[in-house]
Amino acid sequence: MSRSERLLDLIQILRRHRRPVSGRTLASEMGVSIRTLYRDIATLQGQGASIEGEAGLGYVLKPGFMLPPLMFTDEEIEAIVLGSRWVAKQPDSRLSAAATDALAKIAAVLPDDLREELDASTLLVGPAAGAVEGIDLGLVRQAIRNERKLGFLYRDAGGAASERVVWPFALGFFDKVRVVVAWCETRQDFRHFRADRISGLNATDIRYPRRRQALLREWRATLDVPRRGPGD
Amino acid sequence: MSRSERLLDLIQILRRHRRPVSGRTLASEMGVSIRTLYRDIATLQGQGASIEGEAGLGYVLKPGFMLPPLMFTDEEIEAIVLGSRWVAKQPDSRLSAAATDALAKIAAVLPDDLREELDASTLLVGPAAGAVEGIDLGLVRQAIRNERKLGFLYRDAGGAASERVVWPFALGFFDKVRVVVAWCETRQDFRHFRADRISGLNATDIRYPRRRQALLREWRATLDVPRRGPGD
DNA sequence: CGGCTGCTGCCAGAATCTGACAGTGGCCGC
DNA sequence: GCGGCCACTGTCAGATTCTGGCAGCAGCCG
Repeated sequence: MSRSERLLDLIQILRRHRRPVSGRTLASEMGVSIRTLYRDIATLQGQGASIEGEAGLGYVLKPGFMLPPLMFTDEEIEAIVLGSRWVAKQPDSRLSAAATDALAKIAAVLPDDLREELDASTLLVGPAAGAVEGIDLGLVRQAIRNERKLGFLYRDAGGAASERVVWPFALGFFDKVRVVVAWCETRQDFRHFRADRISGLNATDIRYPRRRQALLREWRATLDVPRRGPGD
Repeated sequence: MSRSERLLDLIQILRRHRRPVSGRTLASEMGVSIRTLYRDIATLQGQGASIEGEAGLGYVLKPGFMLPPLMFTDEEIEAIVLGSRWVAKQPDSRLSAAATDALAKIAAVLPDDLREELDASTLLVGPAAGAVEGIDLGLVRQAIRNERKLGFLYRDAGGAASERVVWPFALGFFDKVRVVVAWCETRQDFRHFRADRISGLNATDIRYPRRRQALLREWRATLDVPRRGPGD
């Protein structure tokens, strides 16, 4: 196994362990000596991976994705840049900041001439369409990622308000509105909630008893239209 | 210089030469032997770079971007995936295919558990908003990239039609419409053209006499609102 | 204090990379 | 066909890099 492959493996092993792992454990799992492991960690850190080591504890990888070297065509990079710019315009401030950061990260590693081409890229997106949400969509995304229950007050189309406790598992981005897709404990069914009609958001620490992927699958099955793939 | 750095350098050198370059030239430019160069090329090809060699001619790199290993946070990758999904829904079929391909490329190099996470990613985009354009936006993007003149018939808001020859330099994606931003030869000024009002598109081979970046800068300067950065 | 751990310098042996040479086959102009 | 140019492969000794073991320092905790 080449060194570069081993480095990617190391990232994966670190990903699997959420708690701190000692260098010795990692080394034996990869079949190398501790000394080499320290060198590998240093190399990864030099490449931008956020691995933290603390004496007496072990190593932790901050949550994230490590992409190996990758080749994109002109059109593919245009698509990614355009998409990220669109996301950057969305009302979800955390996500839009992340989109900006991601583009900056890509630009940072590019040679000058390519960076210019990226900056001068000629696909533009219009200003964000809709009104600003009253709630923090970042909290919703966090609840989805961590499979936590969400409580809030919902005002439906007729104006009637109701208290809800839901298991959120997806977030839809439409032209004007953001929609939280969830299993509603109150109604015992899948429900969609327009973000602009949600108030008094309460992000709990209570894990809901299902896997988010499973909920997503079931929800899709309830839709009339046949669905081709993820994200449709 | 480490081997991996040298490989990135090789990509850059290949990028600079648009015409085929012989292996010997490349080798001397990098200060290595021809044998090593062949080995490097083989390694790059193994990593997915589309380098083509032909006996009697030399090597050419198909236009594209090579990204070095890169680390993204969870939110950054969510932003990129969401953005690409949005692009994939746009009416521009070439670009939307490119977005799909880019996601597939990323998914292909990810370990299984991460690929699942990506597939089950819970940020969804609604169906494409507007009507289908009658023209091939791919041709417009190509004309922009290559700085070529574009001819077409334009029907303005009042219904009046006119023949135009323009220097296109940007393409705007708005809620419902795509807008071509260009210097209009006919009117001798910057003009915006809604894609759905363009017909009889004629992509010429005639290069226009200005740089697209410069046009973009001048156009931005003519706008009232102060602009913060690229893509705004 | 002792035990555990991260982290660095050093050095000999293992593994890999490199350069040179030889050879094959394709393409092109003469 | 012939010769020149070039991409590409196999082989092998020497240069280079990587690796593992050892020693040592520093921080944290019971």
